Amino acid sequence: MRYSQEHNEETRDRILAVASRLFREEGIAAVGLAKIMTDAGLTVGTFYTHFKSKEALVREALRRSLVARSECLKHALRTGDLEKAVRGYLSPEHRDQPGVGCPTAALGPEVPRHPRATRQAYSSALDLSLDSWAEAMTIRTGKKVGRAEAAAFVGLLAGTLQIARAVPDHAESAAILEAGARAALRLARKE
Amino acid sequence: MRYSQEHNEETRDRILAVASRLFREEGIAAVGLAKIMTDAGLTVGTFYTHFKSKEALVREALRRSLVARSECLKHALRTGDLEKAVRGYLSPEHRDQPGVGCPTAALGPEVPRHPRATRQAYSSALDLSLDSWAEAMTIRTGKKVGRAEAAAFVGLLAGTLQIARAVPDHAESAAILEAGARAALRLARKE
DNA sequence: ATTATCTATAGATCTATAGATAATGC
DNA sequence: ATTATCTATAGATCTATAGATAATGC
Repeated sequence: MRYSQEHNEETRDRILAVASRLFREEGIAAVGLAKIMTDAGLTVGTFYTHFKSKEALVREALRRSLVARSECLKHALRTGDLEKAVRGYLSPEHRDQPGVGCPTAALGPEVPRHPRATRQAYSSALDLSLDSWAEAMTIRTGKKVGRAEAAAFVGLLAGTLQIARAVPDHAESAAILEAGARAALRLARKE
Repeated sequence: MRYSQEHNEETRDRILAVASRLFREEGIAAVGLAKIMTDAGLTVGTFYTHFKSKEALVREALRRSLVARSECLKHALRTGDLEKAVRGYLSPEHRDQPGVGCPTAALGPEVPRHPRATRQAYSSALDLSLDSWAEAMTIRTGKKVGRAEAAAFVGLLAGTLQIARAVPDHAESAAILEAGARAALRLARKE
């Protein structure tokens, strides 16, 4: 059947939204197209009308979730300060909601296993967040903070969140989040 | 056929060695038993003589690779100092050899998607490294450093390595490793 | 006339099991 | 007699494609 361009864009968008959530929840390799399409209210055969391949979907879903997170971060930094953003990142809520959380924390090790185009998309979309963190850190420390330094800062946040997610003991997990926040704020402190 | 107990232990050990490398290189979900068994010089049918399920293999392989890494870390701390251990962790060699590297950097986000027994095995084997880092940090800073604080430290190392692996640009990747090492050493400094 | 969707399917792969085989531990 | 290994296969799933259908954009 024929549909309006608007309908088609909405469908594509719905597939992307479902995929970006499922990938973060279950991992890219572990999620099949059938599950994504079913969750989007379609059958698997329709997938290739909207995307060239699963890899093309991965690339777009990564980009989409990274952009969304950078908007979220910008909002947190606009309405609060760096400490608030750090506490939000290393919160029990973020730990328990990987599907709408940071793509690096959910998929970090999977990215390098994908083709260069996917890594490129990841890297350039991550830069949006890195630049926001770098700016907030520059303001806070009074010294110019660059992208690489911001990447290490995000590395601390994402790596700590991963460990807090992996550790089964509740008290330990909470202590790790707290220690991560203290470490992050120490890195963002005036020397 | 019947084999000696020694032969059987060697076979099981070979399967574990192959699996712990492949899991780190390609991800747990992406590696099939057939590939593991072929690499170990066996056919897939033999797998279930040695392990109850793929999940049992995952649990053991995680434990094995975490123990090996903690031994590696202990050696680095015995023959050098914390700075040497940090530089080794955030080195181009470690970045380019995930198959023999840190399991947290290679598999961090996958662990929480596995059953509690697997997360338990991960957590208790990770403690070996956390205790070593905590001890080295205690000595260096002169203040008692606990496991949670060490977990945030490992989070910084693992998260930064993941980003350095994901970023396709060589110079950027190298700069991220360097920034990560500086940040780690700052966290391990006397206040 | 176009085309998004559906059903159906190809061909590969996944985890797990069954049954035959043959070498050797106890 | 035991049992590690092999071959074969079950049944589910994976990505991707083919062809029919039917609603509607241009």
